[in-house]
Amino acid sequence: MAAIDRVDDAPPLTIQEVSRLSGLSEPTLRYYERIGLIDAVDRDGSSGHRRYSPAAVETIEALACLRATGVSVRDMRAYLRHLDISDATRLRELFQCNADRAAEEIERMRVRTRYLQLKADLWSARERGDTAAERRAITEIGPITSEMRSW
Amino acid sequence: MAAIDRVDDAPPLTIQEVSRLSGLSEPTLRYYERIGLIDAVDRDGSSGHRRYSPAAVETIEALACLRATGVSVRDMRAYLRHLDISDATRLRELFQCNADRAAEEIERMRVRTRYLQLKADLWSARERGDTAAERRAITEIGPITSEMRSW
DNA sequence: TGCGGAACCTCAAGCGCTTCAGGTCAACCC
DNA sequence: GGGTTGACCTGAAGCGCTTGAGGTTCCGCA
Repeated sequence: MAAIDRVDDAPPLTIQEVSRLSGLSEPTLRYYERIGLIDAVDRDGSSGHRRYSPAAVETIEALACLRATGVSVRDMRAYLRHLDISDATRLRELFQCNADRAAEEIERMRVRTRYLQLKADLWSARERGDTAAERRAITEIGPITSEMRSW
Repeated sequence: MAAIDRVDDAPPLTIQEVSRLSGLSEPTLRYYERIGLIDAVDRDGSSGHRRYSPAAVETIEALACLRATGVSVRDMRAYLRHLDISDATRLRELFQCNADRAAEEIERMRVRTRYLQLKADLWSARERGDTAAERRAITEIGPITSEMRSW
């Protein structure tokens, strides 16, 4: 297949290139290698610098997507393990469970953002000496803090 | 004032009570004290256990709101400092800047959640052997991963 | 061919917590 | 009065990175 040939023929990439491609920082890439989340990366013979094979890059990009969505390192390990044995049920559960978690987090973030905006408004009102706006902000903040408290 | 009297008369609270009230874990409360974010808490004479004064609780609840919104410890320190000198401009800037950051984060979270949901759908389709649904999920994931990559 | 700057390396420490181990203290039960 | 339970204590280690120090290697250009 043409697509596979292209991957096989592609040259190995430097850590900087993989970092830009995946969105993971260079220290993070070294860290993932150190903790064994990804296999030891090939090195350039003379310099000892890392050279990432196309296959390694592919794995890293998948992990980067997971990390960006707040998946834990433990779950990333589980992902790689179940990928190997192609365990569809486990993988579905893993993604569904993380999708649900992320959805809840968005709800919480929305309330938090509203809180911060009202606090900004409050101090803006105080700055301008606008006591009416100040009072309005204060009455709106109350129910939000109690909502945040119940998490 | 009645409200102030009520606060002054209120009994000191245990670490468990403050934890439940603020949403901060007990280790976090001890940690904040250790790093000097909050002042050393009063202790019970005989047991040496922490007893939080109403004033301390009030500060902690404010910090808990900030933390829940993703404000850094550094900014929490700035908040307390500027509160002391009542620096409205600095406080407005601090909250506005964090509100903007939080709003951006929500946008990113939305894309991430979509990604995870599609991955769950993908493996669900594979589980059922539904190759049509599988292909649909794959084509939808492509643009999302490239969107995530640009962060 | 030598030079300056960018890219890379490792190792160690820091951050903001959480978790764990090992022990004290107060209150209730039989 | 001994035993259990639960809340609390301290100190140390772990997690998932980031930051920084100090040193090597690569690369384009004069």
